[in-house]
Amino acid sequence: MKEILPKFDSTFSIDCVVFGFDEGELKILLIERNEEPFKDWWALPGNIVGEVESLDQSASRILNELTGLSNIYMEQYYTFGDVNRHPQGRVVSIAYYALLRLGGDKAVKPISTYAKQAHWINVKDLPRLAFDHQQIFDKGLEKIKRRIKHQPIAFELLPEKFTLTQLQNVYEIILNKKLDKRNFRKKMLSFGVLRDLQEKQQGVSFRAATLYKFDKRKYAKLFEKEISF
Amino acid sequence: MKEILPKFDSTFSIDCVVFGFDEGELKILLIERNEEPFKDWWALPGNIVGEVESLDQSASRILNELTGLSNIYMEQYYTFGDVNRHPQGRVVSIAYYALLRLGGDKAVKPISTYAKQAHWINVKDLPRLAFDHQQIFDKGLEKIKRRIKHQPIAFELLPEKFTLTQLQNVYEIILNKKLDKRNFRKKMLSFGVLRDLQEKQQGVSFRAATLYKFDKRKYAKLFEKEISF
DNA sequence: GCAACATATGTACATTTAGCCTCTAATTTA
DNA sequence: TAAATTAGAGGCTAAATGTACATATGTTGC
Repeated sequence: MKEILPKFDSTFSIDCVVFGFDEGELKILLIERNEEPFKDWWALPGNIVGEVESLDQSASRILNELTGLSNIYMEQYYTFGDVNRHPQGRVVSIAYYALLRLGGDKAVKPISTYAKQAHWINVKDLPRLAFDHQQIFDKGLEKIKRRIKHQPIAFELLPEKFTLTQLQNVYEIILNKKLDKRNFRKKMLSFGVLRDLQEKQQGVSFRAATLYKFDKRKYAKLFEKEISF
Repeated sequence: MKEILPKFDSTFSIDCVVFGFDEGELKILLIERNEEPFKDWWALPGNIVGEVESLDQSASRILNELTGLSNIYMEQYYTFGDVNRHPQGRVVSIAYYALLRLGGDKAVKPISTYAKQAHWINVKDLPRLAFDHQQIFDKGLEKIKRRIKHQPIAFELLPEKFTLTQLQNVYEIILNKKLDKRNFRKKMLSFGVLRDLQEKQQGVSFRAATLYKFDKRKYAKLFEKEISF
């Protein structure tokens, strides 16, 4: 009867698909690797999990090191564990997606040395990716497409104050289909979780739109009903 | 610039929440542990990932060793990686749920020595579980509750030939709410993926019900439309 | 002042969902 | 053997939601 865990040489890492929404485009954050294997290749941000970190803590640290940001909305969505997915040994990767509101200065200056540079790339213009990162991306995109229909994750991609047109753009880009403005607005307002701020956009040409906020508290009360967005 | 992965002592395992549907009850398969830690405790089936196995292969092997069955429907749903979740060291557990059709001989005779015995337990009557297995179970149940609304996983819990009453029972048990027989039947038949076998149940009291089969091929054609069950 | 642009909204109809009871067919019981 | 019991099977209606569509309003720019 064994009381010591049988082990083989292995480790586990985090890989993140970081989505940002910027000027009507859905983008992800890619890094240019500064280390072997796949040196100079584009890859998803990621790193080995810390010895005394939980998975969530590692994921947060990894993104913080890369973007300087904290309190990023992220969810674990799949674990990739094929035997030969990493050239240097058995590495199991727990994949997260993160959703970021882009605005202001979008330049990302990586703090870590493992990334030479980082860029926001339109999801429709992805280069060839290192490792199995294309698969990791594909599954992450599929997951947010599915989840956006049933949970209010779109708001994580928008500033705290947003317009209904911006919200609709997020849905259209992610669902990859045109939505009717009248029906979209009617439906979103019917949920009763958008607060009309009685403010207008500033500094835009032509008619300024009304600004709204997503009322998380109101939504939480309705949570068990799992309404469909 | 390191070219060798930094590692610490760790391993990864698989834990399975195996759901079975039996006589109007949703049950899970629990094992009584035969090894420390938590010897003699009830726990979810699980084991260490094999050195040359993918995660899916490990999960299938683990269930096959326990039940003798193969081709079990299973899905990975979450990875648990808290630092101290295992008393003997850092163990990351990739959790799967499996859905089994129970019938005939339901006795489970574990082949592996790490399980003293295995039993099907009603999900409403669970004993105290080893490790963080209560959390693993809770999240698995939540996941199948959510998924059953949008994907035809209920059929994995039924025999190949089933009645609409049996199907309704599955939905009622998992969603934990009473459904109207007339509306349920109308809706399920309206999807056009249930094939009326023109056969009746045998060996039942009173009026025998019509038997149906789930037409996976027809469903696959509709897949991208993601209809709601 | 008018054209252009963007926001904002209302109406009609179709589809789905919710709520409900009675008929039919079979077995069991008196 | 007929009546009672049980389970399957189905139709109708109102409410809610979804779909399709065009015009009014408010602002800037020329």
